[in-house]
This record gives sequence, structure tokens and C-alpha cells, in this order.
Amino acid sequence: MIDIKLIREQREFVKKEIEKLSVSSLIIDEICELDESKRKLLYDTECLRNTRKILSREISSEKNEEKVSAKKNEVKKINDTIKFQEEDLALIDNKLTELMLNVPNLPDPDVPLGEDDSHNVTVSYFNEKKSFEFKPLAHYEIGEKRGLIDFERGVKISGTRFYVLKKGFARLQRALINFMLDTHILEHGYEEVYPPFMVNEDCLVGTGQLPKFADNLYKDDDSGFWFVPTAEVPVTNMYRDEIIDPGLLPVKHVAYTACFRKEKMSAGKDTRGIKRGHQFDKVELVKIVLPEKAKEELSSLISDAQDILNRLEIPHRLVQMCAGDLSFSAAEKYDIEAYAPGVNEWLEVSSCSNFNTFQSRRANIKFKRDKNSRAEFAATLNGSGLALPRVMIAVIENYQTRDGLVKIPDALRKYLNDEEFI
RNA sequence: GGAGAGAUGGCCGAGCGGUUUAAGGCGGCGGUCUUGAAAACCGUUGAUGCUAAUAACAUCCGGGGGUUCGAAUCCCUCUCUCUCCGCCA
Repeated sequence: MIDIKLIREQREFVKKEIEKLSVSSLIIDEICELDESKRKLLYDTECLRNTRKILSREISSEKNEEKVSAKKNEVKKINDTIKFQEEDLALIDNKLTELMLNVPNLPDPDVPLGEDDSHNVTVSYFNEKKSFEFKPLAHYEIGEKRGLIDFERGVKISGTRFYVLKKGFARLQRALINFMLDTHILEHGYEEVYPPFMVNEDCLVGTGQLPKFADNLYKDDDSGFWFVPTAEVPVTNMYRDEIIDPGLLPVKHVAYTACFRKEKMSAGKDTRGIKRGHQFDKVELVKIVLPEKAKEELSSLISDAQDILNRLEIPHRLVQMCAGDLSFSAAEKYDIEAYAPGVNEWLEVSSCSNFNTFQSRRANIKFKRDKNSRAEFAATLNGSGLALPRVMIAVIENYQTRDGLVKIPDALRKYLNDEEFI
């Protein structure tokens, strides 16, 4: 959520920023109108409450019975008005909140202009593409040929977009998870958390998935639990409705979770292989930081994520999202794309975002600079570090040998019993 | 799943219809004293909204609803926590 005061005070500026996202700014006008009537009504009811309070106090000390009943009647009348106004206020307030929850974050000034992904900017390339003396196979070809990915049984036991990893590939994924976690904990200073994979609705409103993106999420109607689409949701929301003590920022967490997404929007897209499933594993980085440090924290978050690919010696590139391709909650976002020679694609293995105070306003995450200072909204950031299936694809395809084996990257050896090939 | 108990300010804890505009303690902050510190004593101490304001006012005693001139306090309801039993990886 953006600051309603900013809308109130700099309406035209906010509208202009929203339009950069290729989103209509009419919502801002609607908000301004509602906000104005809300505040007027609020002031009126507060005055009435104050009068009631004074009258009630007078009743308690009034001896004259006639005066008492006169005053009681007066308060009753006031109560009727208050009740009426409160109902009105609740209606306006609900509508206002609903609108505010649907206003996207404003783009950072450094974000390039552009309507869609064709205007994204590739910042730079890392690690040379490997050259092959044979035609590199796609991961699903290797997986099927060697019985390491079972697509048919995935569909049988669950449905389309599910698969079973077996033997060496299952092990490889487990090794990657541990490698990523250990690297972020030991080398980059993150603290590990293992959160629930199911959360309540408040969490998803807090990080911005709800109310707008309900159709990409799984939910158990019976219990009201939602399956996490990313660890960002439970980990960021650990601090919901909290005021973080002075000196505890930045908070840096790394978490492994499974992630669940309906992917209705991507129907028919990426149906081959393990690139886009309804369930996938991810190691996620989450930071809660001082607002003025958010941008530099984003840079270091990106390097922390990239470091995984560097240690695995996988070619990749860094892409900056243009305004029109920013996600709803992000002020600034960079994707890291790993190159997979088998499918000949740049795969998004990480998406690193700075949300500024957008999420912390929704989730009410605050901090204090000093013991006696006012609580302020913190900035939140997160990024994948990294998404497992696509890193699997990159490792499998980049490290494949002519005879269909996968050479284990040096960085992973110790997680795989120092073996050489899968 | 069954039975019972409970939810109050950063923490502990009183209050059970009107100086509660939440006692008292702990902790925190400021001060007195001291070479310094501790102890002791004195003062102070949250959130939200509106606002130029650390002013005034309003709201906040788990959430929602009700009774009343007036609710932390009474009633209803929901949620959560704890204890015991049952079941269980």
C-alpha cells in the first residue's frame, strides 16, 4: 500500500507515476473523493462522541432527576446520529481500503520507462556460454532417457504440470537446496528459517498477493489456509504487526519452501519439462531494512543470488524490469536469467525486488531507530536464491556429457558424496 | 475429538458499570547523589487517526455484535492460547 498522505498531497504526481506502469490512474481520483468525505465524517463523529462523553459524565454527578432524564434523552439522540454516521463511515472506509489495496507500488526513479517486457534492460552478462562438441539435449530428454524424471507418473498421481524426480536428480535437487542454504548462511550472513507452507489470509494481503491475485493461489476452503506461492509470504509476515527493536535491522532471512501456484495465466505455456509446475522448490532471501538503505540492500541481495550461479559456474544475465513489467508490489525489480543450452533459453531463476515500504504498510511492519523514537515503516526486499527446477535445468543442461551423464559442478561435490557424475 | 481455564500497555499484574483521562511492579529513558558505577530517591514512559504541533480531540484492555445516559468491567458470538484426556507422524 502506498501512503495515502502522498496521494492527498501530491495527487498529480502519484497519477503520473501510476500511468508509467501502464495502469489507469482513475482509481486515484476515486480515492481522493472518498478520503475527503471520510475525514469530514470522521471529524463530525468525533465531535459528537466528545459531547456524549461530557454529557455522560454530567449525568453521573447530576442530582436533579428531571435534568438527568433530559440529558439522557439528549445523549440518545446523539447516539442515533453517531450510529448513522458510523455506518456511513464503515461503508466509505471499506471501499477506501479496498481501493488502496489495489493501488500498485510506485516505480523507483531509476526504473526505465516501457510498457512491457520488450522494454526490459539487460544490465550485463556473466560467465561465458559453454561450447559443446555435440548437440546439447534438453533436461527432459536426459531425464526421460535415464529414468531420472518421471513425467507420466507425475500426471498419474497428481495431474498435468506435475512430475517425479528420481534417483540422481532427486538427490541433485536436495544437494542444491543445501548448497544454497549453506552459502547464504555462511557466506552472506542470512539467518535460516523454516516457515509453514500454509498461511492465513492476512499474510497474503500483507505481502500483496491478495486481493488482486487470488486466482493464482491454492486455498483450503475448509480451514481457510492458503498454500504459499513463495516463502516471501510466510517469512515477511513473521514480522507482521511488529515493531522491530532498534539495532536489529537489517533482518536477513533465508528459507527453503515448496511453492504452489495455479499458473492459470500461463496455460499452454512451458508445458514441457520441469520449468513451470504447480509445485516447485525455492530457496528465498528476505530482507527487512532501513528505508534509506533499501536500494543498496537490493544490490547486495542480487549479488547474493548471483553468487550461487557463479559458484556453479553457470552463464547468466541480469535484467532490469521496465515500469510496465514491474510486479504489483515492487518499486524496482531485477531478474536473473540462467542460460540453458538444451532448451536454448534464458530461464528466470530469480526475481529480486525492492518494495520500499509498500508491503510494510500492508503488513504493519515497523521499526524504531532508538528506544524513544517514533515507530516507522521498514523497507522490505526479497529475491529467489534460487528457484530449484530452473537451476536444475541449467545444471543438467550445462553439465551434460556426450554420453548423457551430468558432471557434478565442483561446488556441489561435497553435497554429493564427492562423486563426479550423475 | 472430549472436559476445563484464560486473553489487560515492552513484560508481569490489579481492576469486574461512572475521578480508569488503565492501579502497582519490572524494564527503558531523564535527573539528584557519586571520581565513576551500583544502590537509593525524584520525574518520565505505548499505538492509530486528525494536525504546523512532542497542543487539543477521538479511537485502542484478543476480534465482532448487543445491553446502558455511560462498558476493560454485564450479555452473545468468533478466534487464539494453556491444562488434562483421546487420537496420531
